[in-house]
Amino acid sequence: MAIKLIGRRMTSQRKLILDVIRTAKGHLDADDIYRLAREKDPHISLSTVYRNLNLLKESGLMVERHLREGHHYFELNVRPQHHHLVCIGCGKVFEFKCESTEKMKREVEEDSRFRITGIEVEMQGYCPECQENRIDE
Amino acid sequence: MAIKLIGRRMTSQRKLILDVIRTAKGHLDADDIYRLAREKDPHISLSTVYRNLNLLKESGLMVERHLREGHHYFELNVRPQHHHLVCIGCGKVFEFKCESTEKMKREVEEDSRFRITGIEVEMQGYCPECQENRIDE
DNA sequence: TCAGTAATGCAACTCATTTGCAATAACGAG
DNA sequence: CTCGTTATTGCAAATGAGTTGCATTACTGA
Repeated sequence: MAIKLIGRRMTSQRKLILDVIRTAKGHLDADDIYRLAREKDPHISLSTVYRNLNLLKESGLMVERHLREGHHYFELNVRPQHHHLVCIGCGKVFEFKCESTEKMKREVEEDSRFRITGIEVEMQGYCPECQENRIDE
Repeated sequence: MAIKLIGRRMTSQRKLILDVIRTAKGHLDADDIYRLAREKDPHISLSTVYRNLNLLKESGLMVERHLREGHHYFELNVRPQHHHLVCIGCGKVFEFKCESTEKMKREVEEDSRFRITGIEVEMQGYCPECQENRIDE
């Protein structure tokens, strides 16, 4: 990951936050990142975490997703594009890839005359485990 | 719209809120609904609006969507399924339909062994108007 | 090495949403 | 129709995620 942001300085806190994000796989919210960062530097403040997340978001290195009610998750903005599958039962977030979204994008672009810059597909459902645990319905 | 919720009472405020939602087309957030409702009943309170929105959400009559940062939109849970196109420039939300999502659902269902109950597709981009207003890039 | 200023920590502040509580009113039983 | 139960309301206070002002610290380019 290139971490040379023009006009920005590389502080120990920023380095730590980037490290946490890079190391941890999956989806983290601001508080997860704060907690993990504090294990290494107990003096880091929550506002520093937020400020850095915003910076990373603006610079395009990370993407913010609102996958669950009241939870903003951050993830590295890595190609290739992938989408999300959220289990209603346990809240776990899975990722999947899908070729047909590009086709869909072009269709919608043509119909709407929008210039489309992003697609997000989110599916909800029950993961295999949670299907078993539900007798009801 | 069937408004017979077991164990619930039909108050004038609830009726008004349902009416506002039914009448206004498009996507409303809690504050929009509050504002519109107050035009008819200036004494209605914001917490009543929130409480009723939660009720409607739980009962499945409405769906809550997080289309923009910090904005929760509500809409009637009407079939047929449709998806959202958000303009990054002006914030307007458009809807579109798409046949290929069903196919996508089946594909993912097979691969993941999830039981999928919902799909949401959201695209971001610039609407025709906002494309013109942007010289940059 | 040093000055300029980006970044930090802290505490105080937003702003959307929720909650406790006392007062009100819907509606089913009688 | 009347009454009592209790769902619902309005208000004000509380919550909680995220932001901001400010004085201090510490990168970094000259």
